Amino acid sequence: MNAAYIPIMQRARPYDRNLALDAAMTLFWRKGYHATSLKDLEQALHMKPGSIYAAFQSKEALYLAALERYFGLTQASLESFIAKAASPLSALADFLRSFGRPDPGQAAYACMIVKSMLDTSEQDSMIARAAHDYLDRMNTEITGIFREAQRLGELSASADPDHLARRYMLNVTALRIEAQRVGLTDELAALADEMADEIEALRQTA
Amino acid sequence: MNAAYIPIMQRARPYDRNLALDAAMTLFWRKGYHATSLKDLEQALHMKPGSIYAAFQSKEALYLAALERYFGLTQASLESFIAKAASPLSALADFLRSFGRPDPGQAAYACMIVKSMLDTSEQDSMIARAAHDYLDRMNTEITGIFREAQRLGELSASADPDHLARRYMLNVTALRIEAQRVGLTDELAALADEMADEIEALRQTA
DNA sequence: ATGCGCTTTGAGTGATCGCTCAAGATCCGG
DNA sequence: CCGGATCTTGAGCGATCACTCAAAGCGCAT
Repeated sequence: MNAAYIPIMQRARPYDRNLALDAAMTLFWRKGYHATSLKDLEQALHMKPGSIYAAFQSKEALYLAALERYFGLTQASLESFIAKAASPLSALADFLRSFGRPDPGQAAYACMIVKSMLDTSEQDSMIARAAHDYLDRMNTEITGIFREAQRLGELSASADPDHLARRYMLNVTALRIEAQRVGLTDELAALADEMADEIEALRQTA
Repeated sequence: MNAAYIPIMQRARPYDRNLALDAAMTLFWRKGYHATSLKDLEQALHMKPGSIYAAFQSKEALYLAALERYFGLTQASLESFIAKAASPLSALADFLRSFGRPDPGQAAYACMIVKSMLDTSEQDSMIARAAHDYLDRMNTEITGIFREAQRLGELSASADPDHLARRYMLNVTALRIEAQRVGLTDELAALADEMADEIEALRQTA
Protein backbone atom coordinates (compact mmCIF):
# COMPACT_ATOMS: atom_id res chain seq x y z
CA MET A 1 0.00 0.00 0.00
CA ASN A 2 2.50 2.63 1.10
CA ALA A 3 5.67 1.43 -0.55
CA ALA A 4 8.61 3.76 -1.16
CA TYR A 5 7.45 5.71 1.83
CA ILE A 6 10.75 6.67 3.43
CA PRO A 7 13.27 7.81 0.80
CA ILE A 8 16.24 8.61 3.03
CA MET A 9 14.64 9.32 6.41
CA GLN A 10 16.85 12.05 7.71
CA ARG A 11 14.88 12.28 10.88
CA ALA A 12 13.25 9.63 12.99
CA ARG A 13 9.51 9.89 12.87
CA PRO A 14 8.50 10.81 16.41
CA TYR A 15 5.31 8.82 16.15
CA ASP A 16 4.82 5.28 14.96
CA ARG A 17 2.55 5.20 11.96
CA ASN A 18 1.20 1.75 12.76
CA LEU A 19 0.58 2.71 16.35
CA ALA A 20 -1.31 5.78 15.20
CA LEU A 21 -3.28 3.70 12.73
CA ASP A 22 -4.24 1.27 15.47
CA ALA A 23 -5.41 4.13 17.67
CA ALA A 24 -7.46 5.51 14.80
CA MET A 25 -8.91 2.07 14.12
CA THR A 26 -9.97 1.62 17.73
CA LEU A 27 -11.53 5.06 17.91
CA PHE A 28 -13.39 4.74 14.60
CA TRP A 29 -14.50 1.25 15.53
CA ARG A 30 -15.96 2.52 18.77
CA LYS A 31 -17.54 5.78 17.65
CA GLY A 32 -18.15 5.31 13.94
CA TYR A 33 -17.04 7.52 11.08
CA HIS A 34 -19.46 10.41 11.38
CA ALA A 35 -19.36 10.71 15.16
CA THR A 36 -15.56 10.86 15.26
CA SER A 37 -14.17 14.37 14.90
CA LEU A 38 -10.68 15.50 14.06
CA LYS A 39 -10.39 16.72 17.65
CA ASP A 40 -11.04 13.16 18.84
CA LEU A 41 -8.42 11.85 16.46
CA GLU A 42 -5.83 14.44 17.51
CA GLN A 43 -6.23 13.29 21.09
CA ALA A 44 -6.17 9.58 20.31
CA LEU A 45 -3.24 9.72 17.90
CA HIS A 46 -1.29 12.35 19.85
CA MET A 47 -0.87 14.22 16.60
CA LYS A 48 -1.73 17.72 15.48
CA PRO A 49 -4.04 18.13 12.50
CA GLY A 50 -1.18 18.99 10.16
CA SER A 51 0.64 15.77 11.00
CA ILE A 52 -2.48 13.70 10.56
CA TYR A 53 -3.01 15.14 7.10
CA ALA A 54 0.65 14.64 6.23
CA ALA A 55 0.63 10.99 7.27
CA PHE A 56 -2.84 10.11 6.02
CA GLN A 57 -4.49 12.24 3.44
CA SER A 58 -7.92 12.96 4.81
CA LYS A 59 -10.33 11.76 7.43
CA GLU A 60 -11.91 9.46 4.87
CA ALA A 61 -8.55 8.06 3.75
CA LEU A 62 -7.59 7.49 7.37
CA TYR A 63 -10.82 5.62 7.93
CA LEU A 64 -10.20 3.49 4.87
CA ALA A 65 -6.69 2.71 6.11
CA ALA A 66 -8.05 1.83 9.54
CA LEU A 67 -10.66 -0.41 7.95
CA GLU A 68 -8.03 -2.13 5.86
CA ARG A 69 -5.99 -2.76 8.98
CA TYR A 70 -9.06 -4.11 10.74
CA PHE A 71 -9.73 -6.47 7.87
CA GLY A 72 -6.13 -7.65 7.96
CA LEU A 73 -6.31 -8.35 11.68
CA THR A 74 -9.55 -10.26 11.25
CA GLN A 75 -8.05 -12.33 8.45
CA ALA A 76 -4.97 -13.05 10.56
CA SER A 77 -7.12 -14.12 13.48
CA LEU A 78 -9.10 -16.52 11.32
CA GLU A 79 -5.90 -17.95 9.89
CA SER A 80 -4.48 -18.54 13.34
CA PHE A 81 -7.62 -20.49 14.19
CA ILE A 82 -7.14 -22.54 11.04
CA ALA A 83 -3.52 -23.22 11.97
CA LYS A 84 -4.41 -24.35 15.48
CA ALA A 85 -7.47 -26.45 14.60
CA ALA A 86 -7.51 -30.09 13.63
CA SER A 87 -9.76 -29.53 10.62
CA PRO A 88 -11.53 -26.81 8.63
CA LEU A 89 -14.87 -27.31 10.35
CA SER A 90 -13.20 -27.28 13.76
CA ALA A 91 -11.50 -24.02 12.89
CA LEU A 92 -14.80 -22.44 11.89
CA ALA A 93 -16.45 -23.72 15.05
CA ASP A 94 -13.63 -22.43 17.25
CA PHE A 95 -13.66 -19.06 15.52
CA LEU A 96 -17.36 -18.78 16.21
CA ARG A 97 -16.95 -19.81 19.83
CA SER A 98 -14.31 -17.15 20.35
CA PHE A 99 -16.89 -14.42 19.78
CA GLY A 100 -18.98 -15.83 22.60
CA ARG A 101 -16.31 -14.91 25.13
CA PRO A 102 -15.18 -11.36 24.48
CA ASP A 103 -12.26 -9.91 26.39
CA PRO A 104 -13.57 -9.21 29.91
CA GLY A 105 -11.22 -6.26 30.32
CA GLN A 106 -12.78 -4.11 27.65
CA ALA A 107 -16.09 -3.38 25.99
CA ALA A 108 -17.05 -5.52 23.01
CA TYR A 109 -17.95 -3.98 19.70
CA ALA A 110 -19.65 -5.39 16.66
CA CYS A 111 -17.63 -6.02 13.52
CA MET A 112 -16.24 -2.72 12.25
CA ILE A 113 -16.87 -3.68 8.63
CA VAL A 114 -20.54 -4.30 9.29
CA LYS A 115 -20.79 -1.06 11.24
CA SER A 116 -19.15 0.75 8.34
CA MET A 117 -21.62 -0.69 5.90
CA LEU A 118 -24.59 0.23 8.06
CA ASP A 119 -23.75 3.86 8.67
CA THR A 120 -22.61 4.81 5.19
CA SER A 121 -25.69 3.95 3.21
CA GLU A 122 -25.06 6.18 0.24
CA GLN A 123 -23.79 4.53 -2.90
CA ASP A 124 -21.31 7.27 -3.67
CA SER A 125 -19.40 6.71 -0.46
CA MET A 126 -16.01 5.12 -0.85
CA ILE A 127 -16.30 3.65 2.64
CA ALA A 128 -19.51 1.83 1.76
CA ARG A 129 -17.83 0.35 -1.29
CA ALA A 130 -14.82 -0.75 0.73
CA ALA A 131 -17.01 -2.34 3.39
CA HIS A 132 -18.98 -4.24 0.77
CA ASP A 133 -15.76 -5.38 -0.81
CA TYR A 134 -14.29 -6.65 2.46
CA LEU A 135 -17.48 -8.52 3.29
CA ASP A 136 -17.40 -10.16 -0.12
CA ARG A 137 -13.78 -11.17 0.38
CA MET A 138 -14.55 -12.55 3.83
CA ASN A 139 -17.41 -14.49 2.33
CA THR A 140 -15.14 -15.91 -0.33
CA GLU A 141 -12.64 -16.97 2.29
CA ILE A 142 -15.25 -18.79 4.37
CA THR A 143 -16.58 -20.46 1.24
CA GLY A 144 -13.05 -21.66 0.53
CA ILE A 145 -12.79 -23.20 3.98
CA PHE A 146 -16.04 -25.09 3.52
CA ARG A 147 -14.80 -26.26 0.14
CA GLU A 148 -11.59 -27.43 1.74
CA ALA A 149 -13.67 -29.39 4.26
CA GLN A 150 -15.43 -30.99 1.32
CA ARG A 151 -12.12 -31.86 -0.35
CA LEU A 152 -10.99 -33.55 2.86
CA GLY A 153 -14.22 -35.48 3.12
CA GLU A 154 -15.13 -33.72 6.36
CA LEU A 155 -18.16 -32.13 4.75
CA SER A 156 -20.66 -33.89 2.51
CA ALA A 157 -20.06 -33.40 -1.21
CA SER A 158 -23.72 -32.48 -1.59
CA ALA A 159 -23.43 -29.50 0.77
CA ASP A 160 -23.48 -26.00 -0.70
CA PRO A 161 -20.31 -24.19 0.46
CA ASP A 162 -21.55 -20.85 -0.76
CA HIS A 163 -24.79 -21.07 1.14
CA LEU A 164 -23.09 -22.37 4.26
CA ALA A 165 -20.61 -19.49 4.12
CA ARG A 166 -23.36 -16.92 3.92
CA ARG A 167 -25.16 -18.44 6.84
CA TYR A 168 -21.92 -18.60 8.77
CA MET A 169 -21.17 -14.93 8.16
CA LEU A 170 -24.68 -14.01 9.28
CA ASN A 171 -24.15 -15.91 12.49
CA VAL A 172 -20.85 -14.20 13.19
CA THR A 173 -22.32 -10.78 12.45
CA ALA A 174 -25.33 -11.37 14.68
CA LEU A 175 -23.22 -12.80 17.47
CA ARG A 176 -20.91 -9.81 17.49
CA ILE A 177 -23.80 -7.38 17.56
CA GLU A 178 -25.23 -9.31 20.49
CA ALA A 179 -21.83 -9.09 22.16
CA GLN A 180 -21.93 -5.31 21.87
CA ARG A 181 -25.49 -5.28 23.19
CA VAL A 182 -25.11 -7.44 26.27
CA GLY A 183 -21.37 -7.71 26.84
CA LEU A 184 -19.85 -10.78 28.40
CA THR A 185 -22.66 -13.06 29.53
CA ASP A 186 -23.30 -16.77 29.83
CA GLU A 187 -26.15 -16.50 27.37
CA LEU A 188 -23.83 -15.02 24.75
CA ALA A 189 -21.43 -17.93 25.20
CA ALA A 190 -24.34 -20.36 24.97
CA LEU A 191 -25.45 -18.83 21.66
CA ALA A 192 -21.93 -19.02 20.28
CA ASP A 193 -21.51 -22.61 21.39
CA GLU A 194 -24.84 -23.55 19.88
CA MET A 195 -23.86 -22.05 16.53
CA ALA A 196 -20.46 -23.75 16.72
CA ASP A 197 -22.11 -27.08 17.44
CA GLU A 198 -24.26 -26.63 14.35
CA ILE A 199 -21.10 -26.25 12.30
CA GLU A 200 -19.57 -29.39 13.76
CA ALA A 201 -22.82 -31.25 13.21
CA LEU A 202 -22.11 -30.88 9.50
CA ARG A 203 -19.15 -33.22 9.90
CA GLN A 204 -19.63 -36.60 8.36
CA THR A 205 -17.61 -39.43 9.83
CA ALA A 206 -15.81 -40.78 6.81
CA MET B 1 -47.05 10.68 24.11
CA ASN B 2 -48.19 14.17 23.03
CA ALA B 3 -51.49 14.44 24.80
CA ALA B 4 -53.06 17.85 25.40
CA TYR B 5 -51.18 19.06 22.40
CA ILE B 6 -53.74 21.36 20.80
CA PRO B 7 -55.56 23.38 23.43
CA ILE B 8 -57.88 25.37 21.21
CA MET B 9 -56.22 25.24 17.80
CA GLN B 10 -56.97 28.64 16.44
CA ARG B 11 -55.18 27.87 13.26
CA ALA B 12 -54.94 24.69 11.25
CA ARG B 13 -51.50 23.21 11.28
CA PRO B 14 -50.32 23.40 7.64
CA TYR B 15 -48.24 20.26 7.93
CA ASP B 16 -49.21 16.86 9.23
CA ARG B 17 -47.14 15.96 12.25
CA ASN B 18 -47.35 12.24 11.62
CA LEU B 19 -46.42 12.69 7.99
CA ALA B 20 -43.41 14.75 9.03
CA LEU B 21 -42.45 12.16 11.60
CA ASP B 22 -42.63 9.43 8.96
CA ALA B 23 -40.40 11.44 6.66
CA ALA B 24 -37.92 11.98 9.48
CA MET B 25 -38.01 8.29 10.32
CA THR B 26 -37.27 7.27 6.76
CA LEU B 27 -34.42 9.75 6.44
CA PHE B 28 -32.84 8.85 9.79
CA TRP B 29 -33.27 5.17 9.04
CA ARG B 30 -31.46 5.56 5.75
CA LYS B 31 -28.65 7.93 6.74
CA GLY B 32 -28.26 7.42 10.47
CA TYR B 33 -28.34 10.02 13.20
CA HIS B 34 -24.94 11.64 12.80
CA ALA B 35 -24.95 11.77 9.00
CA THR B 36 -28.34 13.47 8.86
CA SER B 37 -28.17 17.25 9.07
CA LEU B 38 -30.84 19.78 9.82
CA LYS B 39 -30.65 20.84 6.18
CA ASP B 40 -31.54 17.31 5.15
CA LEU B 41 -34.45 17.28 7.55
CA GLU B 42 -35.74 20.66 6.38
CA GLN B 43 -35.87 19.30 2.85
CA ALA B 44 -37.47 15.98 3.78
CA LEU B 45 -40.07 17.42 6.14
CA HIS B 46 -40.77 20.55 4.06
CA MET B 47 -40.34 22.54 7.24
CA LYS B 48 -38.13 25.44 8.22
CA PRO B 49 -35.82 25.01 11.21
CA GLY B 50 -38.05 27.06 13.47
CA SER B 51 -41.05 24.85 12.76
CA ILE B 52 -39.05 21.70 13.32
CA TYR B 53 -37.93 22.94 16.71
CA ALA B 54 -41.47 24.03 17.57
CA ALA B 55 -42.95 20.65 16.68
CA PHE B 56 -40.15 18.47 17.99
CA GLN B 57 -37.74 19.85 20.50
CA SER B 58 -34.32 19.03 19.13
CA LYS B 59 -32.64 16.83 16.58
CA GLU B 60 -32.14 14.20 19.25
CA ALA B 61 -35.76 14.37 20.42
CA LEU B 62 -36.90 14.08 16.81
CA TYR B 63 -34.75 11.03 16.37
CA LEU B 64 -36.15 9.49 19.53
CA ALA B 65 -39.68 10.19 18.29
CA ALA B 66 -38.86 8.64 14.92
CA LEU B 67 -37.38 5.61 16.63
CA GLU B 68 -40.47 5.23 18.79
CA ARG B 69 -42.62 5.36 15.68
CA TYR B 70 -40.40 2.77 14.00
CA PHE B 71 -40.73 0.51 16.99
CA GLY B 72 -44.49 0.92 16.93
CA LEU B 73 -44.67 0.03 13.25
CA THR B 74 -42.51 -3.04 13.81
CA GLN B 75 -44.69 -4.15 16.68
CA ALA B 76 -47.82 -3.63 14.59
CA SER B 77 -46.35 -5.64 11.75
CA LEU B 78 -45.51 -8.53 14.05
CA GLU B 79 -48.99 -8.44 15.52
CA SER B 80 -50.57 -8.56 12.09
CA PHE B 81 -48.53 -11.68 11.36
CA ILE B 82 -49.79 -13.18 14.61
CA ALA B 83 -53.35 -12.34 13.68
CA LYS B 84 -53.04 -13.91 10.24
CA ALA B 85 -51.11 -17.04 11.24
CA ALA B 86 -52.60 -20.31 12.41
CA SER B 87 -50.27 -20.58 15.42
CA PRO B 88 -47.52 -18.74 17.30
CA LEU B 89 -44.72 -20.67 15.63
CA SER B 90 -46.26 -20.13 12.20
CA ALA B 91 -46.44 -16.41 12.90
CA LEU B 92 -42.78 -16.29 13.84
CA ALA B 93 -41.83 -18.31 10.77
CA ASP B 94 -43.91 -16.08 8.47
CA PHE B 95 -42.47 -12.93 10.03
CA LEU B 96 -38.98 -14.26 9.38
CA ARG B 97 -39.83 -15.20 5.80
CA SER B 98 -41.13 -11.71 5.13
CA PHE B 99 -37.64 -10.28 5.59
CA GLY B 100 -36.36 -12.56 2.86
CA ARG B 101 -38.42 -10.76 0.25
CA PRO B 102 -37.98 -7.02 0.72
CA ASP B 103 -40.05 -4.58 -1.30
CA PRO B 104 -38.59 -4.67 -4.85
CA GLY B 105 -39.52 -1.04 -5.43
CA GLN B 106 -37.16 0.41 -2.84
CA ALA B 107 -33.85 -0.23 -1.18
CA ALA B 108 -33.82 -2.42 1.90
CA TYR B 109 -32.34 -1.23 5.16
CA ALA B 110 -31.34 -3.08 8.27
CA CYS B 111 -33.40 -2.64 11.41
CA MET B 112 -33.31 1.00 12.51
CA ILE B 113 -33.09 0.05 16.17
CA VAL B 114 -30.01 -2.08 15.59
CA LYS B 115 -28.47 0.67 13.48
CA SER B 116 -29.17 3.14 16.28
CA MET B 117 -27.49 0.93 18.82
CA LEU B 118 -24.44 0.43 16.63
CA ASP B 119 -23.71 4.05 15.83
CA THR B 120 -24.31 5.54 19.27
CA SER B 121 -21.84 3.60 21.32
CA GLU B 122 -21.46 6.03 24.20
CA GLN B 123 -23.28 5.20 27.39
CA ASP B 124 -24.42 8.75 27.98
CA SER B 125 -26.38 8.88 24.78
CA MET B 126 -30.12 8.86 25.22
CA ILE B 127 -30.49 7.23 21.82
CA ALA B 128 -28.32 4.28 22.82
CA ARG B 129 -30.42 3.79 25.90
CA ALA B 130 -33.64 3.94 23.91
CA ALA B 131 -32.34 1.45 21.36
CA HIS B 132 -31.30 -0.97 24.08
CA ASP B 133 -34.69 -0.58 25.70
CA TYR B 134 -36.59 -1.28 22.46
CA LEU B 135 -34.47 -4.35 21.76
CA ASP B 136 -35.19 -5.63 25.24
CA ARG B 137 -38.89 -5.06 24.75
CA MET B 138 -38.81 -6.81 21.39
CA ASN B 139 -36.99 -9.70 23.01
CA THR B 140 -39.62 -9.90 25.72
CA GLU B 141 -42.36 -9.95 23.14
CA ILE B 142 -40.78 -12.79 21.18
CA THR B 143 -40.21 -14.69 24.39
CA GLY B 144 -43.90 -14.29 25.13
CA ILE B 145 -44.83 -15.76 21.76
CA PHE B 146 -42.65 -18.79 22.34
CA ARG B 147 -44.22 -19.17 25.77
CA GLU B 148 -47.63 -18.97 24.19
CA ALA B 149 -46.59 -21.75 21.80
CA GLN B 150 -45.63 -23.79 24.84
CA ARG B 151 -48.96 -23.12 26.51
CA LEU B 152 -50.74 -24.33 23.39
CA GLY B 153 -48.60 -27.45 23.27
CA GLU B 154 -47.09 -26.40 19.95
CA LEU B 155 -43.65 -26.13 21.50
CA SER B 156 -42.10 -28.65 23.84
CA ALA B 157 -42.39 -27.77 27.51
CA SER B 158 -38.69 -28.44 27.89
CA ALA B 159 -37.74 -25.73 25.38
CA ASP B 160 -36.23 -22.50 26.67
CA PRO B 161 -38.36 -19.61 25.39
CA ASP B 162 -35.83 -17.00 26.47
CA HIS B 163 -32.99 -18.65 24.60
CA LEU B 164 -35.13 -19.30 21.54
CA ALA B 165 -36.18 -15.64 21.51
CA ARG B 166 -32.59 -14.44 21.62
CA ARG B 167 -31.64 -16.71 18.79
CA TYR B 168 -34.67 -15.61 16.84
CA MET B 169 -33.82 -11.94 17.26
CA LEU B 170 -30.28 -12.61 16.14
CA ASN B 171 -31.58 -14.28 13.01
CA VAL B 172 -33.87 -11.39 12.18
CA THR B 173 -31.11 -8.87 12.78
CA ALA B 174 -28.65 -10.76 10.61
CA LEU B 175 -31.17 -11.32 7.87
CA ARG B 176 -32.05 -7.65 7.68
CA ILE B 177 -28.41 -6.65 7.52
CA GLU B 178 -27.94 -9.13 4.70
CA ALA B 179 -30.96 -7.60 2.98
CA GLN B 180 -29.28 -4.19 3.08
CA ARG B 181 -26.06 -5.71 1.81
CA VAL B 182 -27.33 -7.68 -1.16
CA GLY B 183 -30.85 -6.41 -1.73
CA LEU B 184 -33.52 -8.63 -3.18
CA THR B 185 -31.91 -11.92 -4.18
CA ASP B 186 -32.88 -15.58 -4.28
CA GLU B 187 -30.15 -16.39 -1.80
CA LEU B 188 -31.64 -13.96 0.72
CA ALA B 189 -35.02 -15.61 0.39
CA ALA B 190 -33.37 -19.01 0.78
CA LEU B 191 -31.71 -17.92 4.02
CA ALA B 192 -34.97 -16.57 5.37
CA ASP B 193 -36.86 -19.72 4.42
CA GLU B 194 -34.22 -21.88 6.01
CA MET B 195 -34.43 -19.93 9.29
CA ALA B 196 -38.23 -20.07 9.14
CA ASP B 197 -38.12 -23.83 8.61
CA GLU B 198 -35.94 -24.14 11.69
CA ILE B 199 -38.64 -22.39 13.70
CA GLU B 200 -41.35 -24.68 12.37
CA ALA B 201 -39.15 -27.69 13.05
CA LEU B 202 -39.61 -26.88 16.73
CA ARG B 203 -43.26 -27.80 16.41
CA GLN B 204 -44.22 -30.99 18.16
CA THR B 205 -47.22 -32.81 16.77
CA ALA B 206 -49.46 -33.15 19.84
C1' DA C 1 29.12 24.36 14.69
C1' DT C 2 26.29 25.38 10.85
C1' DG C 3 23.06 25.14 7.03
C1' DC C 4 19.95 22.17 4.64
C1' DG C 5 15.91 19.47 4.20
C1' DC C 6 12.64 17.29 6.39
C1' DT C 7 8.92 17.21 9.94
C1' DT C 8 5.79 19.05 13.31
C1' DT C 9 3.18 22.68 14.76
C1' DG C 10 -1.33 25.07 15.89
C1' DA C 11 -3.65 29.24 14.86
C1' DG C 12 -6.69 30.09 11.54
C1' DT C 13 -9.53 29.07 6.99
C1' DG C 14 -14.37 28.96 5.07
C1' DA C 15 -18.14 25.95 5.52
C1' DT C 16 -21.48 23.82 7.97
C1' DC C 17 -23.30 22.33 12.31
C1' DG C 18 -27.59 22.49 15.53
C1' DC C 19 -30.41 25.94 16.97
C1' DT C 20 -32.90 30.74 18.14
C1' DC C 21 -35.98 34.54 17.87
C1' DA C 22 -37.85 38.84 16.22
C1' DA C 23 -40.91 39.73 12.61
C1' DG C 24 -44.47 38.55 9.43
C1' DA C 25 -48.45 35.63 8.13
C1' DT C 26 -52.78 33.61 9.27
C1' DC C 27 -56.96 32.60 11.66
C1' DC C 28 -60.32 33.42 15.24
C1' DG C 29 -63.89 35.77 18.31
C1' DG C 30 -66.28 39.84 18.67
C1' DC D 1 -63.55 44.45 9.91
C1' DC D 2 -60.44 44.53 13.45
C1' DG D 3 -57.53 43.01 17.76
C1' DG D 4 -55.27 39.42 19.65
C1' DA D 5 -53.48 34.94 19.81
C1' DT D 6 -50.84 31.43 17.46
C1' DC D 7 -47.93 29.70 14.16
C1' DT D 8 -44.40 30.00 10.46
C1' DT D 9 -40.53 32.08 8.71
C1' DG D 10 -35.55 32.40 7.58
C1' DA D 11 -31.64 35.26 8.51
C1' DG D 12 -28.30 34.67 11.52
C1' DC D 13 -26.26 32.98 16.13
C1' DG D 14 -21.93 30.83 18.33
C1' DA D 15 -19.75 26.46 18.03
C1' DT D 16 -17.67 23.12 15.69
C1' DC D 17 -16.56 20.87 11.41
C1' DA D 18 -12.69 19.10 8.19
C1' DC D 19 -8.69 20.99 6.72
C1' DT D 20 -4.37 24.27 5.43
C1' DC D 21 0.01 26.53 5.55
C1' DA D 22 3.58 29.65 7.05
C1' DA D 23 6.69 29.26 10.62
C1' DA D 24 9.47 26.83 13.93
C1' DG D 25 11.89 22.48 15.39
C1' DC D 26 15.08 19.11 14.64
C1' DG D 27 18.52 15.51 12.68
C1' DC D 28 21.93 14.92 9.56
C1' DA D 29 25.91 15.68 6.34
C1' DT D 30 29.41 18.57 6.06
